Amino acid sequence: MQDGNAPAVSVGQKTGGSREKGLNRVLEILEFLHTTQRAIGIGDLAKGVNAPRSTTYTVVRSLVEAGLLEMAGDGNRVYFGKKLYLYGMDYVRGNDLLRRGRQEVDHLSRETGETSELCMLQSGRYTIVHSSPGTRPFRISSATGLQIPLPWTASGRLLLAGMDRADIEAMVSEDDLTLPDGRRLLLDDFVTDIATARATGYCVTSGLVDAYTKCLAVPVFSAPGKVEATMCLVVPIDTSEERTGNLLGLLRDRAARLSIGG
Amino acid sequence: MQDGNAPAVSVGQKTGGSREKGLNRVLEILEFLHTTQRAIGIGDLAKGVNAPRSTTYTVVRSLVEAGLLEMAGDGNRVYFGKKLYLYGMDYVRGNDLLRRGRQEVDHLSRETGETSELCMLQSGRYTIVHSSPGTRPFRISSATGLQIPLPWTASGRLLLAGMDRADIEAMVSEDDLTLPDGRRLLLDDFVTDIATARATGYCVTSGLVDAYTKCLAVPVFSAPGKVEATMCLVVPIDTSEERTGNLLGLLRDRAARLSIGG
DNA sequence: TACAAACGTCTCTTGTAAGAGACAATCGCT
DNA sequence: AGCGATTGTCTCTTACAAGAGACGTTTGTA
Repeated sequence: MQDGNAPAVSVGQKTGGSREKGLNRVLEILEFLHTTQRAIGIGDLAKGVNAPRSTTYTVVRSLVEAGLLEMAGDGNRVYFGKKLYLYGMDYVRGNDLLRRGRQEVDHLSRETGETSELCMLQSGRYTIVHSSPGTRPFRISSATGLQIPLPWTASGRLLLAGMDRADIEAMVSEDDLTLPDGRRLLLDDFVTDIATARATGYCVTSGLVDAYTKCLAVPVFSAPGKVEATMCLVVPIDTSEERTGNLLGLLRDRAARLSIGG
Repeated sequence: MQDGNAPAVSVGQKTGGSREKGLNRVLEILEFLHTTQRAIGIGDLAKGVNAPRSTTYTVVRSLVEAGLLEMAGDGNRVYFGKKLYLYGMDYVRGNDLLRRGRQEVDHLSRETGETSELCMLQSGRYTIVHSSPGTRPFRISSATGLQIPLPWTASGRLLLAGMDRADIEAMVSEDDLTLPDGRRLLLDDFVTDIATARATGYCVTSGLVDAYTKCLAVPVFSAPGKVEATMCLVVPIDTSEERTGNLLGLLRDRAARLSIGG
């Protein structure tokens, strides 16, 4: 990611690869495992996070001892451990909205047969927090936990509702405005979309992330005016106006049920 | 000054005074939040993990930025964050046994009306990985993720099946042999219990953790002979012989379905 | 059976992060 | 308003962890 270490201090040009804090190594490792989605050898892990092997071994050992990571079956690969699962469950327990949102999403996809998702802002990025597959043959939804540029999604437009232009600009990088197929979005258009979405209380995007789907999203409020999450349906791009309208209606009902006020 | 008593601290077996590694601070913080089960102010957190305030602020900031922790509603308390939830889901996804075990447990408690649990070893300690409440009025089961001394439980006897005396001794501290009500267990008896449990393929304990319940447990194998988890039912201590037998039968069926071989 | 590559452990050095503590700003009492 | 306790931020020092790298061992493949 961007981030950097402060170029800061004068004197002596620092070549790139200086020492990294152990804590950051941990964060990088977790994030890396999250993207690979599978157990990985420690050597490869070291390469993957660009850390020295010796350091990686030490850090991994600590994490395994603590139960945040586990050695996978064969013996020399690591992946997430039980502790992370337990902490994750704690999070769910402490978070009504997530708990109920998961249920609504599951229910919704069973009811409509379409892929349904619960989305939230996660350190400034759009994140699919829970998704339920739907019954259509090929639809592959992006993996849970995947982070996607805000401007690519309908939910993104809702999640930023209520922010002013400066805030929005701060949350969107240049790259985010380039769609997967290479098209460019204009920041101005994005800002307008957000305002519209806010006013109408929903957002529909067609063929943004890929050419075959349409995304219907509605906001979930944690307090009047504060958008905490969105629920969305991913449907074929050629879904009829009528069905789209019906689905949107359903979605709004569900979201209203989740919202605390607003 | 405060102090004067329980150093409290925790998990990292650490002598008092000196500097602590940032990584360990993180582990302590997570563990502490897991035991409190609620958002907590940073100052209190610092006290709780026995860390300097300045350090705690820095560490917490990192973790919040990374999304492992979140500032809770009011603004100056922290608790687990979405990232931990996502990592936890990754763990579940990569772990067939857990995923299916959760379902079986849910099903079992619905079917029998009794509290049902899935248990595993977690860094050498007995851990309730998932539990489903049952329909009885008062039964309060211990919280998920709670770590309990192995000798206090039926599952503990099964989880250690196949270990020799030395291994067992290493996993059990002196304190573990003292029951909540003050009674002492003998290590020898415990070892015998384990052998018996292994031979019969189940274990029943009565009034061990508390005076009102009986615990029926059976092993789940990840490979022939290797006990990876246990499923158990927590029932009133006065449950009839007959019903107990029936429940045990059910339990064994379920567990067999989960096991990979054995 | 030999050779190269990856694994896991150790040692030693030095850059740096953990911690002590000072500070201003709030909060919460009475 | 007055006082003590708490909060969040900052600075500076030095104890110590991150990293380079060497070593012996275990792959696997030619």
